[in-house]
Amino acid sequence: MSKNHSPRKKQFLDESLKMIHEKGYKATTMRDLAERMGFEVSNIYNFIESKEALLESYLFQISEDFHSGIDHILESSYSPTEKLKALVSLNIRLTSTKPYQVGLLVNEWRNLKEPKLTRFVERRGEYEDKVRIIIREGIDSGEFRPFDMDIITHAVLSSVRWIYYWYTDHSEEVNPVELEKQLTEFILSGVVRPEAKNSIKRT
Amino acid sequence: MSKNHSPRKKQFLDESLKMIHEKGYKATTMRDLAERMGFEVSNIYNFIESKEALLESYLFQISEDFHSGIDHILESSYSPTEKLKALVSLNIRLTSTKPYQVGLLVNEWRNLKEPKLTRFVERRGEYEDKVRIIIREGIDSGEFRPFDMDIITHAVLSSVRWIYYWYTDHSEEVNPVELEKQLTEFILSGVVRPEAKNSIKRT
DNA sequence: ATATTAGGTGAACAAATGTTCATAAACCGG
DNA sequence: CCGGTTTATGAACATTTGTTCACCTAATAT
Repeated sequence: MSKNHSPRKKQFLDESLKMIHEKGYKATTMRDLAERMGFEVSNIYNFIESKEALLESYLFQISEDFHSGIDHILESSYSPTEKLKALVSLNIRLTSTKPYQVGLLVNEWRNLKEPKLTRFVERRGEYEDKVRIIIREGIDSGEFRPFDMDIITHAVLSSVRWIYYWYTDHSEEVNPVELEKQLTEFILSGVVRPEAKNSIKRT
Repeated sequence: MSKNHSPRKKQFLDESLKMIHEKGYKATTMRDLAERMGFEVSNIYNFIESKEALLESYLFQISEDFHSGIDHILESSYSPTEKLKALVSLNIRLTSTKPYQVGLLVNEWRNLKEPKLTRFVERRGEYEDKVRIIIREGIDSGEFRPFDMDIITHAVLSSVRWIYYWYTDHSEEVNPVELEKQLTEFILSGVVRPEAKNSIKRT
């Protein structure tokens, strides 16, 4: 067994991650990866067990990051609104740290094979349930509007799902503080100005 | 050349669409499709030119549907807020009519090959620009909050991108009217109650 | 009745793909 | 200098994949 991170292995893992993000898992062949690294295909198997195992490690790593992040939020004494803010913050922090892993999390999880696929989907379900808990709290306490639980959970999750794109394909520099502020404002208060809302109601 | 839609061809196109949505384009082989239809692989080529052309037709069809939809909205005399509402409505209408196509639009466009890939990405860019116009109008008129254009455009687009999931994987019955109401409320006004917002400010 | 078209078969193909194996430099701590 | 670990090669492999071709059958329109 090779120790976890020889410099060359780390380099390979980083490049592969990027390439899989760019081309997609299925479209990225072992020969593509080898060519990118400048060596022969067979050498890959000195670093990893299989293509499948490669994807698995990326996905479950980042998945657990999100879990431990949201667990801390749930255990906090924050109000629902503050928890939701913390959730946006978590998403931006993790995405800025590991943008390509987050990209895989969004796009490539379906390439997992059984039984890992089932395990992943279950784990993702657990994460969604944790988000649901925050929203449930907010609605019950009257802090949030009385939305349909499933719809609003999906809407909130979806609102932060595109962030990885900002950090990967969008080459310009990103200001995470501003991003967090804007996204939080959108999720908490929507796009319409309160004054404008009133004037519409009056009309 | 076969005429556009013999009954068997239509049946094949429908089943293929579903299967590609379920397994992903790359993971769906011609033999998979044939087996699902209960005939041999070679027969597929009596209906379509190639696997590639199959994906292209699905994607550009639905893409143009979205374009003609948003064009009507832009040409209308609606206020920015009403245009945004109409955009949500458009998304729900198209997604409820063609849920699997919308699924492909979200997940499988990257499997297009050049030069179609470039054309698709350009076209998608044009669509995003049209959304941007609505938001720009709203901000300029003071109806919307003064958000960063790129961030808010992505956030809005992202908020409606998950709907297909509701119609494909989520087997329970969907009430499109309620979905539209809730999603519109979320995008326009966010999750937090205005009263709650005030009480937080006061505290 | 005949010619055309829609629907279908089975074999074959070249190319691409993930993986294995035996082998060999190169590097490095002792 | 030695022995182990790291990094690399190249050939070979069994499968899988998209596609083609010659050929067949049944319906349908003229």
